[in-house]
Amino acid sequence: MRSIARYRQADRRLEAGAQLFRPGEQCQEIFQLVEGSAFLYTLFPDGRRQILHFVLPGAVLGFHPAQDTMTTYGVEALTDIVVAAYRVRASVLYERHPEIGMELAWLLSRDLRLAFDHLASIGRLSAPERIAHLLLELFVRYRLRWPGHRIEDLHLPLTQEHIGDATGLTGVHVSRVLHDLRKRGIIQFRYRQLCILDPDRLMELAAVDPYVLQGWVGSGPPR
Amino acid sequence: MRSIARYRQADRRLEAGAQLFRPGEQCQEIFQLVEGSAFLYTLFPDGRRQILHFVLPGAVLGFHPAQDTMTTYGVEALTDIVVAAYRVRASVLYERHPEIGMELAWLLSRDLRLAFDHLASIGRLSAPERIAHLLLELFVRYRLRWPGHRIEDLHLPLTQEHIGDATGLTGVHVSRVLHDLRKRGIIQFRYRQLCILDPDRLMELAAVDPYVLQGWVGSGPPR
DNA sequence: CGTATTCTTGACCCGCTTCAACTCAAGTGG
DNA sequence: CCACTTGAGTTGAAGCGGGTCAAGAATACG
Repeated sequence: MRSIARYRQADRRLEAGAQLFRPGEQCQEIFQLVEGSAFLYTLFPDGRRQILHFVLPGAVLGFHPAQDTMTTYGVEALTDIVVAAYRVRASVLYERHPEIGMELAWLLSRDLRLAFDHLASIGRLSAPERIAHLLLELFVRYRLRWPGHRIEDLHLPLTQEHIGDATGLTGVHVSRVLHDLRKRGIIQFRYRQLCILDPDRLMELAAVDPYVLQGWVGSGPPR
Repeated sequence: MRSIARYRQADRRLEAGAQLFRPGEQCQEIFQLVEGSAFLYTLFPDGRRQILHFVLPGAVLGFHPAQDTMTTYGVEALTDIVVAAYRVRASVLYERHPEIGMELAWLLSRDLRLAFDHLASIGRLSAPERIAHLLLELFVRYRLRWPGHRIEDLHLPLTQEHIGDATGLTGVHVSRVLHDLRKRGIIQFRYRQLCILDPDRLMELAAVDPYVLQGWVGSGPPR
């Protein structure tokens, strides 16, 4: 994103829980997450929420070519975050900065793969399987970005409500399932601390092939 | 895609029901759908299937930068189709044909938006709502591509099994819900013929805002 | 400490699945 | 022209996974 540095404005800092933009909002900028993590979500008229995607540093947010400025989802900070903001319309990027097109395509392609995976999980797996799937995905992606001390322990800044909204379940049921998964010795998730007790059984439960896992890790675009 | 014409091979023709490629297969080419329609799907070890996305002419298939050749989903022809095939690896495109990057980003961005929409539908809507949502999406996209004679009638080459696999339901339940939707005077779907009886109530049921619908139609990349 | 979130647990209920039998249409071949 | 097949759709009965509602416990926070 070096060639478009001229459009870059002051970095923006947001506290955990704050909105970068809301669903349906006009949004004249393109963002890139620099620090912390966040999630994309949609709201339904009756207030129900679906979390679409968790984003880590490097992700591009707000690139909406077709209708240029209109967003159909919102972005909320999961931790305190820092985002770079570029005041430029997608159509201008298209016409005058084709050199970043491939980088965008690379990022979008990875997000699309994750979205398809998420979709299949929600559509066809049971509650325990979905939760296993999500936690495994997040474990792998977070661990890659922030290598920690102990191999199997990880701080995930999620409430059970988040897990429910991401998997299409209720927070109540997530609680029950997590309890059960701990009893079965597969994973433990307490107070935002995730511990993988039995990696093999977790992968089996989540119906995740090793090579799919490769895609989550996904080499970034060549520099 | 003009600048990469040198990689183009003979067009491929597939009959309805044939596989362009299967999940987990090596895939050395990048495709573009020329004629007909198809769908992306994943399979689980126990045989359950989730349809991820329906693709119409113009869609790029098999662009997998991260692991270059490995696919995590399959593509099956819904009707007889024609696809253009380019024998080139994603990494070569990245390095030597950056000029098509923006076009790819444009296409991927639209697919991602559709995937997010689909995700939210499966995660948070009831069976009737999901089916309404899917059929409305397909109606809008197909109609744009193949403007028909009567406004409210459309040939959709789907079985109820397809609808079930796309919405995360069983074929049996799709049958019941369709019966009910017809009785309520909202839509009719018999023998692959979709008829929208009450557009307003359909959009309300599917929880689709008009501007989201804009995104489905989505202007292609500027030429 | 006291208060606000988040999490836990129980009882009850309903939407969707499962299984299975049956209908219906469209081929196919004798 | 008619038996046989094959795939899609329909319908019913029974079961269960996960939702809902509500009360209470645990933890974080000021």
